[in-house]
Amino acid sequence: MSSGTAATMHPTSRGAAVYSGVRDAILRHALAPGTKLAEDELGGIYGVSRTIVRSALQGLAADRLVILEPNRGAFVAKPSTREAREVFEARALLEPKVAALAAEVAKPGDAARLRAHLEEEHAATRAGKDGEALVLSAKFHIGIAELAGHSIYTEFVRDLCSRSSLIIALYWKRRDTTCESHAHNALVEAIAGNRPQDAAELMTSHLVDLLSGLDLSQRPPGKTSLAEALRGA
Amino acid sequence: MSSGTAATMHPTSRGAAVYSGVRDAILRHALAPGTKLAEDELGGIYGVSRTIVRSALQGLAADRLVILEPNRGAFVAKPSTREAREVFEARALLEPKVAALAAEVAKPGDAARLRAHLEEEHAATRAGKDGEALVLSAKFHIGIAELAGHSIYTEFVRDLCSRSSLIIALYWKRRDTTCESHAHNALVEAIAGNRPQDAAELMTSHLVDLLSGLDLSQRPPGKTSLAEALRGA
DNA sequence: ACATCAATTATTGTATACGAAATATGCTTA
DNA sequence: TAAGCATATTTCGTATACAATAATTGATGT
Repeated sequence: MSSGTAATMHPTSRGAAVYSGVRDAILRHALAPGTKLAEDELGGIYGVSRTIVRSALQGLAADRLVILEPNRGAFVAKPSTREAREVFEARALLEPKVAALAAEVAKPGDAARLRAHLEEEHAATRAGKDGEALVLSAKFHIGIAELAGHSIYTEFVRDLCSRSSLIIALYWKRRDTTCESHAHNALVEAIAGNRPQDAAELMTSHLVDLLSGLDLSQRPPGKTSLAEALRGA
Repeated sequence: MSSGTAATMHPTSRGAAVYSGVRDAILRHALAPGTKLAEDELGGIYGVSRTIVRSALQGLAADRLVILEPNRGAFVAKPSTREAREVFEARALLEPKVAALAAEVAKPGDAARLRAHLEEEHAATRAGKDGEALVLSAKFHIGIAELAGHSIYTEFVRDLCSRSSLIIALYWKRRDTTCESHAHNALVEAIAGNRPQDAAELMTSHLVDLLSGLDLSQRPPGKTSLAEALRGA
């Protein structure tokens, strides 16, 4: 169920497995930004050849989740503070529009699906599984775009949400993810009630809230290698 | 100078060559939508192995310029009329914003660069080289995004312009590309004059003009194979 | 003891070879 | 003659092997 942008991948069942496996691991913050993704290692884990791994890594690079350094290998991407700002600026432009579109076309069945999704999200949050809740939160935003029925916007939102996951991994400062759930609740209501204007405004303020939870002071994401890793994981 | 989104590719000099080679050919309409891109054939042309070709094709698939059909091969993408509409809707949302940003930050040197680019474009148009002019037109839009200094918007605009090239190849009905040049002229003036509002409005109307030049009546891009190819190009 | 340099090791870049799937071709049969 | 089927060929999917580049380690000299 965690199929990414399958169209970007070379179509192979096993390749898709490693692609979405690594992708989900990054999105749930099981793989930290900067982590090296060695081809042989991944091949051993998934029981496939390096050929497949390279294909998957290239797909992940297209999603900007990993960067490919020539003759050095693949690493989980580390978005800069500048890129972080740009991502949220783009989201602020796109997602209110998308939410309004979704509110225009939403039918009762759609609303039910969104509510069900939201319940999953709440459950994960209550269970304390933070990474899982984050993944579901992203899926919520993507689900709204799918509901809007606009494939291009959906691609863009998916892309931006993936990057946002990395950004949150790097720059999140707050501890409370509760406000998030409330904002999502209100959004669902506006969409289910076919109130585009409200949906757009709620999405805007939700994104502002998210951005305000980040610490984007000019700490460059420089070499985090050992010093930080050793004094507590 | 025709470097695409290099970050999505596996980093290899020869791989980049076939990537941008095929990319440029598609963008200048030398390769029609639906054309089969056989791996061995491309490998022979560029003197590289199928491994490299596959990597390049995957990169092009990530750009949505080609589609990869399992066990069938790679083909130049054929955007549907629905996708065409969505692409231009997304451009209508993004590019006016981008143009305004560019107008805010434009310095004299930037304006000069844009004007020089425009002159190239005019020259290509006058020389009757249609494909070349189209490529330059896309580069103009991308150049504005780069001027705006927003890497995410730039990526999106690049993506949308690439797809637009395919869309124009499939659905263009008009013959006059002159209005295009005039619109670009006016845009440069607004950007050079640091008038964001005007730049945004000019971009909007330019995109409306472009869209109106398309014939998006429900002709599905179905099998164009032989019947159409034989009674004229 | 520190810095510089050389050899080793490990990992990526590329090509080739083999197996599998799909398409095309030619034959058989009604 | 036309439709259906079996065979042959082409092309893709994957693994493996070799070559090239970069990182690491140990040695050497100041």
